Amino acid sequence: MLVYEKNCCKREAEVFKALGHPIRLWIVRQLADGAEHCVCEFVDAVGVKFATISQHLTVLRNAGIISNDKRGKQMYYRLNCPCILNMIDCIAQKQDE
Amino acid sequence: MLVYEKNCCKREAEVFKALGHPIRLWIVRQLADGAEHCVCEFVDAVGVKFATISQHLTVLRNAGIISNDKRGKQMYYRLNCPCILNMIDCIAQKQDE
DNA sequence: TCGTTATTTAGTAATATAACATAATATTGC
DNA sequence: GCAATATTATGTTATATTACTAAATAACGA
Repeated sequence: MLVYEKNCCKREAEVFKALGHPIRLWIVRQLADGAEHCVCEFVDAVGVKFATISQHLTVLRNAGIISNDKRGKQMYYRLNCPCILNMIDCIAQKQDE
Repeated sequence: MLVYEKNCCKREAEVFKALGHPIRLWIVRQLADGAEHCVCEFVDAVGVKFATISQHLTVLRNAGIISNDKRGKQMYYRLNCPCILNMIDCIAQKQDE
């Protein structure tokens, strides 16, 4: 018999939700293998407003997926745990089938 | 230099998005190891309306995560690829740290 | 066939998200 | 300190999501 506990998967769902947007998923991929990138690089590549990218980065940060680090005038972002890329690749592989 | 291709991560993001809701994530977990469950079991456990669960199941089905199979009056659901559970466990583990 | 049970579909209202413009903040170089 | 640059915060509007009610469909048993 199945039992659903209130708030049972809330925090985990938050992580998946954060990855559930094309731009955010792409950003995470760019941070593969410990690569760091600043906000302006994402803005240039994606072609949306600065504020929009910043908003997406905040979602990823709140979900605990990325961290940031200010150096000079620029804010650099990096993946917290590169293992998340295995997961994304696993999904991507299934899509190609 | 980063390059964002239009529609690049759209389909994959759809999968993450589908997992990005506590009830849906819980449902997927109940289907671990090839277990099958019918809609009414989910309804009883979660305590929301039938239509709401049905709607969530449709989201998971559209994302390609689960499949269904009608036997008698009941509709049974199962995981398409149990590998998705490794992924969920990976995220869950990080949350516990 | 008729009613009952299991489920999906359609329509609706409240809430959340996405993308934007603009204002505010922080760091650097002058 | 002041201007320029990089970024975040705030407020707004359009769109999407969630959970609901009620109606429709499908399978079964009397």
